[in-house]
Amino acid sequence: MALRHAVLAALLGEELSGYQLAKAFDLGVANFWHALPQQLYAELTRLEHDGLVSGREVVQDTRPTKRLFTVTDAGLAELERFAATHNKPSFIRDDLLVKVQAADHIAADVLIAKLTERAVFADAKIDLLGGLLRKLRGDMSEEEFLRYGERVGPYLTCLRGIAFEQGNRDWCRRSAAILEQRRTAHARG
Amino acid sequence: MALRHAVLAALLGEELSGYQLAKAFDLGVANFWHALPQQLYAELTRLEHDGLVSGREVVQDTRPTKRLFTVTDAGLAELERFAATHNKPSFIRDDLLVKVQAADHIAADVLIAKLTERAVFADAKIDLLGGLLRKLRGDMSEEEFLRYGERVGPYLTCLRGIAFEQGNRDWCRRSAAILEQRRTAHARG
DNA sequence: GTACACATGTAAGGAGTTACATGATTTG
DNA sequence: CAAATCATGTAACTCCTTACATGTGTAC
Repeated sequence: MALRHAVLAALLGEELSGYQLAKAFDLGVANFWHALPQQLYAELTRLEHDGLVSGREVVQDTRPTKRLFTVTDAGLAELERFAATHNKPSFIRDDLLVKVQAADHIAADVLIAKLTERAVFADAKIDLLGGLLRKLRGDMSEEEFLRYGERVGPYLTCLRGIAFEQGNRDWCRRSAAILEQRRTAHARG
Repeated sequence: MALRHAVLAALLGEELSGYQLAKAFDLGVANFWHALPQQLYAELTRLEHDGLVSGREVVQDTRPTKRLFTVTDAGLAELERFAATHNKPSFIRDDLLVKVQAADHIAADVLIAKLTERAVFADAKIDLLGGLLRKLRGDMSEEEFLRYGERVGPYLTCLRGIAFEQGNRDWCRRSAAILEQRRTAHARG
């Protein structure tokens, strides 16, 4: 039951619908957790049932009726309790790494293409998250924001997301270059 | 069914038992995938049934009988096919990040402790993986190994694992320092 | 003689993914 | 007029985790 805490954390300080939450979990919030819309709708229902969030219906004229959720005091207490529990180490689980692990036994060109593709994707995400950072800190400098700003939590997780993607990108580019070099050497030798 | 490909990739170029594989997936191989022993035993049975690996019994006198597995030609073909499939983007899923996301609403000392703990863990893992790298490249330099060495696949995934843990460690230390600074300022002001 | 390493699983339950379902409105 | 956005779900299935089960040999 870790998704519940991710949802609670994402919902802190703002009032969001399942749909908005789903967008956040797809793009931005995916820095600290990833989940599909179906999971979120189900989890929100459960959280409301358990009294950890409370939802209110908002009828709109041009759009379908939506439900906006906020974290309750009980929800905040649950997060506080969760924060003190033991962390599971975070493992990477990545298709692309599996493919690279097999690099000595499969076609290099396919791998190089996948690595390049991922590097491009990483760059796009870095840009996206960079925009999110700027939005979070407003007209403050990063140093100033980290000292005095409100909502440093989302800022810090966003920084981790960016660093992660930079790591991805750099590793992808380097690995692609190495495989390319070896392929060329092999073709010659 | 991504675990199957992870198992196939881990098994390439060596003959391992379920037990040995489980150790690898727990510590070293966890750079590119993570799985528990029970999953691996079950997956190996399925892979053997599907003809992607073949196992042979080895009776030992002082130890229980074990089964050693190798990847078959069909298994290699399956990996080759897999390599060409679309990558899912790799998302972080991390308890600790969820906790930091909530940083503005929960007790700082608990978070700082968790971040410090994780940084120490990351350092230990960096050491471990560093040893693995040295073992893989033998007496070659890194540059030499990456050009001419055999089994660059595992080396590259190990490099990613190290960079990931370095990213974790640096972010944990920095985040802890920031939260500490804010806590102190808050106590004073 | 207690704990750890070797060695392999079963069973139950919780979490995540894929596919399907509906329907109005706005943007290109 | 096709595609994307808003808005919320159900159902089936696969995958992962937690708990349990068993037994010998070796190291401290």
